[in-house]
Amino acid sequence: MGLTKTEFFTERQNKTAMLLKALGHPARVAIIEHLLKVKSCVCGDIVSELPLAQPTVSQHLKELKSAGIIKGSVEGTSVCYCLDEKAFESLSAYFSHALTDLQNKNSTCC
Amino acid sequence: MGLTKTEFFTERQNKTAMLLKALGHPARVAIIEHLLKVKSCVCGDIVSELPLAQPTVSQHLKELKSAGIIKGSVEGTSVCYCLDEKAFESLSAYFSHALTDLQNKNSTCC
DNA sequence: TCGTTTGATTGCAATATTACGATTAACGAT
DNA sequence: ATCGTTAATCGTAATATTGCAATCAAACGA
Repeated sequence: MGLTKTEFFTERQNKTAMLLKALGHPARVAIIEHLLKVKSCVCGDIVSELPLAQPTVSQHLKELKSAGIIKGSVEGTSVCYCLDEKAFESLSAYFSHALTDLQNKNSTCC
Repeated sequence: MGLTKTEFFTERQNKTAMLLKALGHPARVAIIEHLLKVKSCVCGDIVSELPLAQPTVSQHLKELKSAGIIKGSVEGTSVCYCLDEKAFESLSAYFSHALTDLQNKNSTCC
């Protein structure tokens, strides 16, 4: 079918999956790592950093933006993209909690 | 094309993307949240917890396993699945570092 | 105004994912 | 051996994603 049954899962589960899915592509990982590295938020020369054509990069940026991982602001003729701290707070907390939960239950199996 | 150009990215970026992509689906988020919640590692009744058919769940479990997020061990006629701590350590560290990097650079844009 | 630059959008082909019915494989019990 | 249970696999249909050439739109400078 190819159609994810989102209606059967909780709002939170769908939201979490959306964030993670948006980051689940090497090009998009490369984009956020680049945005983390540079001081100023480099705007559109992300394209020249990546081994992909401009429309492809634009599409990846759109997905990251619609997932709430990056923000973009227009600056004259170019666009400034930078990371949205809230998304990283949320993901950091999610995995941090998961890890401590996991460590606290010292399961004997597997 | 539908063909991800993994050869142009670093090993680490590809690996990170693989982990995140594996978690980028509400059913798989639900699976790991269930495995986090239960004390014993519940084995195969994950199927009855999810609103999906058995082959579908089996396929999701396979993806989680091949990404290194869960481990499975056969117990007679049933299979015991549980979370792989290493994956969560890695992801927790990844986002924790990203967040502190992000907070330390107090960018003024966006 | 006109050209240039920047970045989004469109349209399309190739491939991947999602979901499930049907089947199969492996095991334990009778 | 046969049966029931559990879970993987096969096959297939529907849909989504990836990537890019071509094009478009907006903003700037000459």
